[in-house]
Amino acid sequence: MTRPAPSVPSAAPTPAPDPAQLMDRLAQAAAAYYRNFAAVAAGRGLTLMQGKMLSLLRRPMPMRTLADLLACDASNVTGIVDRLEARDLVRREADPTDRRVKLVLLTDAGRRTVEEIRAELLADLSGLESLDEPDRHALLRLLGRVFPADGTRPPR
Amino acid sequence: MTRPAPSVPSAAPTPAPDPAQLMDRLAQAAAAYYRNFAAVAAGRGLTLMQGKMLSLLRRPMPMRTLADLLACDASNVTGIVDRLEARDLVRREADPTDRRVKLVLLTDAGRRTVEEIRAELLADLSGLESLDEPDRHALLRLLGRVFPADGTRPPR
DNA sequence: TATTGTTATACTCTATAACTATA
DNA sequence: TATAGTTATAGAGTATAACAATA
Repeated sequence: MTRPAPSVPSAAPTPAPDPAQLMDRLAQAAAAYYRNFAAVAAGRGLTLMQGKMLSLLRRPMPMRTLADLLACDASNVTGIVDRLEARDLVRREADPTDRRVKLVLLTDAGRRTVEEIRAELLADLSGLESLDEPDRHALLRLLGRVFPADGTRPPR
Repeated sequence: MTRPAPSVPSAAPTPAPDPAQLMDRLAQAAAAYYRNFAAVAAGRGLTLMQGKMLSLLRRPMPMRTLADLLACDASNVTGIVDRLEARDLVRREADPTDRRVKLVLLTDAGRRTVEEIRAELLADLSGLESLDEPDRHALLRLLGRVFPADGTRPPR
């Protein structure tokens, strides 16, 4: 992949990316992702955390698991679920196998909201659809290298 | 860049990533980045927003600019700067060219803190250093595709 | 004894609205 | 008139500590 000599003095003459630069770009990307997410959630009167929690509830989950996934203290989950429950987006249900735990699950309205949020997010990430197959695989592979899959959850 | 055929039956037979899957992976990566960042900041008694603001201050900035970069209302910046100033990590300074604006700048202690945070973050992102040159360029390019550079700041 | 969820508390972040001092 | 920064306010997120119910 030889490149023609730039006819115009190029602003970025092959940046030679070092880890620090890459980290800055990751920070920028992560910020952009959440700015986007927060805006979409706000469009439905939801906070970032409320939107995150809804998006996590693909299946019923103990509150404790939600605390782990949201990386916050268990005591916070009570309030967040309270507010979502007051808006009829989630419900609490007893766990038959362990009477200490309460399962949180989406209501029909909650499921609809999650679908709308996901669709809107996807529309905003139009750059994703423009990637060809090799680029999609490359992105998936590189993200896996930088953020190993099990790094998502602390061991507890 | 041809790849050798896998000699072992691969556990994931080429997932054929669609945009929705990619978005989920991006969400996971962004969450991992901020969990990391928040933990490093917390190790120094700083909140996520305080750490973000410090990291933004590579040069003195008007509070208004900080509000834009942090994607929050200008009224919030007052409090965040107040708390950082109380800990002698930043200072407020008058802008000679416009007496309405106050420039926020790092103190020496603030600069040290930023350097420590960046070093610790880089150490945690060891996956970045393990990338070879082509992979680094690919990651930079793909992030640019998905999150266009000027998407960082609203036009104002 | 350990774990789950809740409550009380204090602090931080957040947007809105109203204010001042500049421009 | 418009903009930069502040203040007051109310709501939401946050960790800590203590508690009841259950394992």
